[in-house]
Amino acid sequence: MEQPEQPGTVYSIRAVQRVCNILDLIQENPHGFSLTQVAEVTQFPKSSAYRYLATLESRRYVMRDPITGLFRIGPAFLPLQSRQVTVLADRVRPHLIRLRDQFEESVNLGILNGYRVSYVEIVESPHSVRLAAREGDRDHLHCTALGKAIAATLDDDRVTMILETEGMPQHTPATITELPEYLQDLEATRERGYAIDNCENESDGRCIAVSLADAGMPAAISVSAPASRLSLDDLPDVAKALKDTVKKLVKEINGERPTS
Amino acid sequence: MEQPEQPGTVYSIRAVQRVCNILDLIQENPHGFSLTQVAEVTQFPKSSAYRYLATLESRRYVMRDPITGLFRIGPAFLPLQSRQVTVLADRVRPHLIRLRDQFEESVNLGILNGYRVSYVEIVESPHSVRLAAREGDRDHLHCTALGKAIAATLDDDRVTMILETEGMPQHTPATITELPEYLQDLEATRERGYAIDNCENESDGRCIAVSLADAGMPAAISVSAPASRLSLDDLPDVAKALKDTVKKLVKEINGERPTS
DNA sequence: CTGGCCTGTTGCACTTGATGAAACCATACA
DNA sequence: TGTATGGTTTCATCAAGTGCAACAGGCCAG
Repeated sequence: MEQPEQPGTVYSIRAVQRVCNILDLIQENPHGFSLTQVAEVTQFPKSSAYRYLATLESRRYVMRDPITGLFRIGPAFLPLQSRQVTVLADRVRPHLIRLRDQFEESVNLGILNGYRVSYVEIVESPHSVRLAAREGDRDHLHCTALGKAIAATLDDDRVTMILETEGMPQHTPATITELPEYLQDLEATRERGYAIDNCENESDGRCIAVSLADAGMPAAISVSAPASRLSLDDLPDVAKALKDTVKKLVKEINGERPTS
Repeated sequence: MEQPEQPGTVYSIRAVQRVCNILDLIQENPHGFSLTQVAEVTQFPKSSAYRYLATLESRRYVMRDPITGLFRIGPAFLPLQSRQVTVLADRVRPHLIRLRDQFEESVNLGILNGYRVSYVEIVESPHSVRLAAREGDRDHLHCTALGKAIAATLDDDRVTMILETEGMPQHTPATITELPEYLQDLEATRERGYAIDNCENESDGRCIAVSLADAGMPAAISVSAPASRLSLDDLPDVAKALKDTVKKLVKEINGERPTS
């Protein structure tokens, strides 16, 4: 497990690799983990794992639950989280506004937030009748275009785990509620390069989304509208505009580097 | 710099401390930093700093801008950020609903998001006429109760930097637009234990907020209403309910431990 | 155009901090 | 009461980390 992921990098400090392994574990276990788990997953001896956690705890990158004894993410990481979303939102906003002006429909930026999609930016359609997300909502992955676009960038095992945890409640008659059907939909999403919510989250609401995963973010942008104003025939054009936008964004965010 | 912050912790691995120093630097420098800066701030020799960064880069906890050569936060941290907000929001929501039912006004959870406040949860008043935040908005710190509540937990130097960067635009005739006056308001906020937006963000909109900083979060919860339904005389009662709620939340989030 | 300065990268000899097995401690449960 | 499991500490050993100095490359001023 302790090998560099990027070839060409000459240096690798074992202790730093070990800290990274623990950071990975922290992220994969939001509800906490035990010393034994750390030792098992990372293959460290318990004593070593114990010392690493103790040092991270002293710097508040890890917290220890006094009742259960479990370790979990500490407050020292907080500045990181709020800032990344900001940087993303700031960069994306002008593009969303431009797309909204182009299609005159609501345009959104969503980010994977635990097991759901959280709306980070919403630029609403100028129409009185519009399909707009609600503030603070964190929608399911299975019935939203943003959710599907993001899920399509995750491996099927993780998607399966998320949906088994969150469930796949029926929102409309069109909602996909069976896992195999949903995984097929994800495969189709990957092939098309965009996700479709065809009245699955809300009756008469249609939405199309493209992932921002190439920018290193579990995020996506979408256009949504009442189905009466966004027909299935319109989707390829909207998809093209979204893909072009994503391409620009990825370039801005990553610089000129091609993604790996 | 390399000393444990929490007494009683026997173990301290030097390399782990050094990684933490770099993590701190990453968070304090969202626009990137140079190798020389790392060496200066952390007091590492350049060669050591270089090797630490190279190892972190190989695990994608750090990214290297190919044009400027600057280092910045890498995508490996992304899962952390989205999840912390989720955990917070999940814990807070039932409390917000209870407060909304109690006061029949809109109740919000906001979190510091770069230099502004982002709305994480909004539970709207049942009234037809209501003061409710807009989805996706990230409001200024200077004219919102949430912003003041969070700013009051930061030191004045950081607040000054934020406001000089973001500006203090006039939203209503009541908006505070001078820094010294705002810092005085923050002092009063600290003394009261709650922040007040007295028609400063929106005319006829009043809002009161209490910080969640004791839960290790740069966040706050608030109640907002049209001024006609939330008089200044009502504020102490609402404040008490918010403070009690925060006390419960802090206990849930931190466990039985007293905050340091 | 050249020299100086600064930042980033590498080599190498040395040493210091890290290591992990095993023992110990505490708690829970049958 | 004994056993099992998870967490914590001891201690002898050594492997990884270290940092100075040199090198490489780029930029800028004279």
